[in-house]
Amino acid sequence: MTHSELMTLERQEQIVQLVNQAGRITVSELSAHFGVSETTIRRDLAALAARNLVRRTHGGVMRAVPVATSEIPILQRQNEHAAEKERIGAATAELIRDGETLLLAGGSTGLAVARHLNHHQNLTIITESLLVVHELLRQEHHRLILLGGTVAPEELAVRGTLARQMLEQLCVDKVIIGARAVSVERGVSAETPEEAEFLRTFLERGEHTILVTDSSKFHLSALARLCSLSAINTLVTDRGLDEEIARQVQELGVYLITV
Amino acid sequence: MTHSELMTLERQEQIVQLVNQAGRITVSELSAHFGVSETTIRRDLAALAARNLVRRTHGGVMRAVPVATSEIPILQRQNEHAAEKERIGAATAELIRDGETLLLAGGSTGLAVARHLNHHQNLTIITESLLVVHELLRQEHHRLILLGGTVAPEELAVRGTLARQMLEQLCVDKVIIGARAVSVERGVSAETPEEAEFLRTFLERGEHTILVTDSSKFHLSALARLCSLSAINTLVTDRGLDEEIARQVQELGVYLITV
DNA sequence: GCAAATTCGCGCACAAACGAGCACAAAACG
DNA sequence: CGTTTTGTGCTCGTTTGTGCGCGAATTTGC
Repeated sequence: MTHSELMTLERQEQIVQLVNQAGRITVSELSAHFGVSETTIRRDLAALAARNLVRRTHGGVMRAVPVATSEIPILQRQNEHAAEKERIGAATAELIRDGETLLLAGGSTGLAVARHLNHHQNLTIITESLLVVHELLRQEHHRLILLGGTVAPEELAVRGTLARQMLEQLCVDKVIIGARAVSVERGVSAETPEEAEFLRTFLERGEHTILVTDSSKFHLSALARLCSLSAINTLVTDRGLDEEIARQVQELGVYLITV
Repeated sequence: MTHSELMTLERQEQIVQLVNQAGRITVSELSAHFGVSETTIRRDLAALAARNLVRRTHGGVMRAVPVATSEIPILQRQNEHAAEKERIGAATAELIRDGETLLLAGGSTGLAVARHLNHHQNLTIITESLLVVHELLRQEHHRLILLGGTVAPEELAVRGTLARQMLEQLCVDKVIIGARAVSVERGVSAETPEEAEFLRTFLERGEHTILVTDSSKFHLSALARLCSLSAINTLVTDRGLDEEIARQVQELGVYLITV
């Protein structure tokens, strides 16, 4: 009605501020604070949560980044689309033949691939991920090479110049990587430029590159471009992939497997 | 204390914090703490356990430790002379100053050293042991560099040419190694020639070398000679060391610490 | 090794919160 | 001026979180 009335965007910005300040806030508190209905607040929160600016809970929202909780992101991501990732991992393992040498990047989907390698024999697996190592150590019958370098606690993986230098001395049959986002136009993306650079080094080390990613990644956008989709030989994803996108992917010369 | 009705997710995050802080906690304690029914707490714990954030037990939960199977030799060795190793670890940690760079070999005694580094600040720790990495990742406040190379399952550590190459690019303030056997005449020994060769590379990378070993190792003999005792600057061991041997060690110019 | 006491998991009930669809009003546009 | 778009609020059927009770399972104590 009058002067005190805010525009929608303005209100949403203030909500983010309030949440970051207090840590958490309820829908009813926000409704009272801004003098709008709870329905409107819910719409705001849905929009903000979609942009990862806040975390939605029943009754309200919380700060997007948990304060001191030592939750390891990759362990969280493991539980998202878990069933799809498991199927993708199994299908990818079928592409591998006994005795091959693999470069296996340790995203949550790459970890699912590792879990399905226990029926293979005599593989040599190179990875940067401590979780992949942990998984494959349990299986016991493969040769395992871990890249060295600075340990990134939130990914449980090594990063940095040392790892890249080491990588450059190695050559493999197949390279398996994951991605944070995939798009026909914008190619394959990682979360940070550093991660993209690192994975690019992966791609150079092998003949055949396999991208493993669940179909939800096709609706996301990520900051750091890694490579174009046509640089990928084989893409393994789940059946949730849009048919139109699937057609475009195949036109780029990518061998597409959906499970 | 200050919980004017929390939201579910918030309560679960706090539970994780409480568990990680205390090590374990009971359902009834949590119920009283948050002022909700035990049923609700059990539901929270089930959700957290499903995400591997805590480990469920009867009556409560424990900190989630993503370790480690029991038939691995080094984990068994950890239990032999455990008390001595713990004292040796603590005493060795006191030799380290904040901000230093360490090369820490991952024997069972080296692991005990790692456990006592959590009151130091801003260390850079280079290691070949996955167990040391695991321990120090929990402590969170150090920079951690893991050597790369072939993973030896029975030691949970990396070995091989790649690791040695990588090592040659690094320099540190202090080198900490363990041993399988120590003798005044025959020097410091490792289990295999490869291990000895590997540890010798360690010794070359730093100014000051510290040998950590419990006194029982002075009565053993091992195959592969690593170096002479006089190549060691400081030896940390337990009071079980024979006085005659102690005198001889000191005559060799080694600074001896017994705890 | 058995009995008692916890503890657990499941189903049900209830209230709060939610999302989807519809209606209305104000602004934007041609 | 009419039409479209956008933001808002309402209603209603559905989902989610919570607590309680009961039978089953697991510890604990002797």
